[in-house]
Amino acid sequence: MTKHLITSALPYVNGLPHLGHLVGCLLPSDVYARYLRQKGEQVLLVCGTDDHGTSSEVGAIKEGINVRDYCKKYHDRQAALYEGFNLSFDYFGQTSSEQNKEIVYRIFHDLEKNGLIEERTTNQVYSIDEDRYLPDSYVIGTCPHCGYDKAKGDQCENCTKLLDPTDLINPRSSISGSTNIEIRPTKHLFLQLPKMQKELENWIETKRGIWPDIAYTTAKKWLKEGLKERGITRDLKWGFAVPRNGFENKVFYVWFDAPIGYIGITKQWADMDKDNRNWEDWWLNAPDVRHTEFMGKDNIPFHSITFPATLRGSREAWTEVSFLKGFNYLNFAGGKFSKSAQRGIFLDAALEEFPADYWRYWLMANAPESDDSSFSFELFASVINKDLNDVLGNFINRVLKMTFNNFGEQVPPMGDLTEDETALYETVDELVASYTSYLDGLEFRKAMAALRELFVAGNNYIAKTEPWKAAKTDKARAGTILNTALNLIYLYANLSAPIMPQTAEKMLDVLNKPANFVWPNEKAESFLKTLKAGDKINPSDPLFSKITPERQEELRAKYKETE
RNA sequence: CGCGGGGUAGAGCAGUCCGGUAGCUUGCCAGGCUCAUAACCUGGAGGUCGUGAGGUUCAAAUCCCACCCCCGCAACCA
Repeated sequence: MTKHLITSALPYVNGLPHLGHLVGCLLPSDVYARYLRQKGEQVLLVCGTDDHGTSSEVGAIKEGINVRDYCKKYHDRQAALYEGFNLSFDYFGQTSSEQNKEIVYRIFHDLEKNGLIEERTTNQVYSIDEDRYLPDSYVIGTCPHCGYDKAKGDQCENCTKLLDPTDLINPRSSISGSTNIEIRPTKHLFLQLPKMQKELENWIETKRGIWPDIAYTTAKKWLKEGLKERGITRDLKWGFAVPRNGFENKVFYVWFDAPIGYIGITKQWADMDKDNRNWEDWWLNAPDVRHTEFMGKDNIPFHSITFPATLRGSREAWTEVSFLKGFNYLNFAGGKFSKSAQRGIFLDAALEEFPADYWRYWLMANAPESDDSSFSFELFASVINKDLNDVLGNFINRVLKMTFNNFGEQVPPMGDLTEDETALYETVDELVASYTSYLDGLEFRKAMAALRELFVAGNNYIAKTEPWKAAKTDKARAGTILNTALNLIYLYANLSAPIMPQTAEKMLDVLNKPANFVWPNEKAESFLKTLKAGDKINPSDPLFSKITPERQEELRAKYKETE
């Protein structure tokens, strides 16, 4: 049986994750994992923080704590947020773990052995007072083109021209402000991607028409331009030391050890229960594993070119990505989310405003699959109010109220079926089939449209059969209708579970069922008879509440939504 | 001429690969229903599919060409 390995791009440890991160990789990976688990598939979902790099090192200095503690602190903070969103990671690890180090070294040595690592000398800005090399973007100065005085050494934010740190007028360190800097030659290791160009081209070609356009075209673009050798070491202290003579003060570049982190994190997970778990079952000589990766478009080149090249270059049978689900960006009110500009909604704030499931539903229904999309409170409110509140929430409420008023707190008996039920079964079968196949194909927007149609089908059925009238004239008929409608709620709970796990549990709770979700593999005709006459049902408050225009105004002001 | 993605009713999107009288959701208008959270159900109006009285074709949103506009990327922000 196929085993499903699912990974979400690893968020940078000291970043403040926002809705864009959630929709671009974290949430869809969870939805997909929940869906497959519910179908009875074997699933391993891993994620974690990407710990290494200059910004962690600098962040720790600013807070006056050591880098390892700093990373742990922010790792734990992020883990708590993701738990708040009910992301069901089997393990949320760290790329700075001992386990990852072991695997990074193993792969590095294989690459060395296979002649894919070469030394090069490059020139790098060195800050004498700080006793450290500075990445290009940490050198700031006046732009020679536009005169902007805070231009970064790689690109001027003001005029967007690409720069070299030596172009800058009055260059200085953005960390300390020191102008006591110079250019020093430094030796680094480079991964020889050009040697693997042909092999990667052949491999990527097999993904044509299978991966989403954004993933395939991005990979093709890099190949078309011709792969260049790529530095995999840096002049930093925080990171895995480079095991080679003459590289004592250098570490591996984060982009080398971060994707390998998927493997390292799997080993962290396995080490928690060594008797029953084995990381190699998922990663090495494991042809039965299907690996699905989720990420934003900025990550695609690294997951479609660099990382596969790293694994292939080792000449060991590592598990490669089978399906790369790339997402475009979710913007905020026409602009980009920006921590520094305090614009946009970050995950801690999001959870304070609304339950996780509101966000989960909206984000999946509006996932930026084909183009960048943008978030506004108006759009958010219209979807929540309509789909969740009016269509689904109200359906549940009206069915429950009618049942309680006419039959008490139990499922009424099912009598003879009419063509109304037959028609409903047919519609449900069709929609469940398309919902399932969209989820299989990771086409989330389309899946969500099918789910919504299922909710509408329930209201349609009620409108057509008018149980409130039957209750007065033909009580048995009313019982049959409400029995069917209650079973529809049971169906909705199961189908919604990957998207809205908490709400789905509440729905099962109302039906007095344990939180044990199933996928409807059988036809509607039999699945919609799961709840039997006499089964207890529980009163419940409405599951959702509306977001009023006043509330929308407040939120717009609070989060500085401009458009 | 750097590269890629996008431009389809007020808004958000599908359709474009494999040409065949333009579709979905929301919003708006009208009607139905009155079990329910002023909700639900039905119908209607609204688009020269970025531009070119461009090319191919019996037929173009879809294929070809030119141009305009928006967004992203450009290998050390990971």
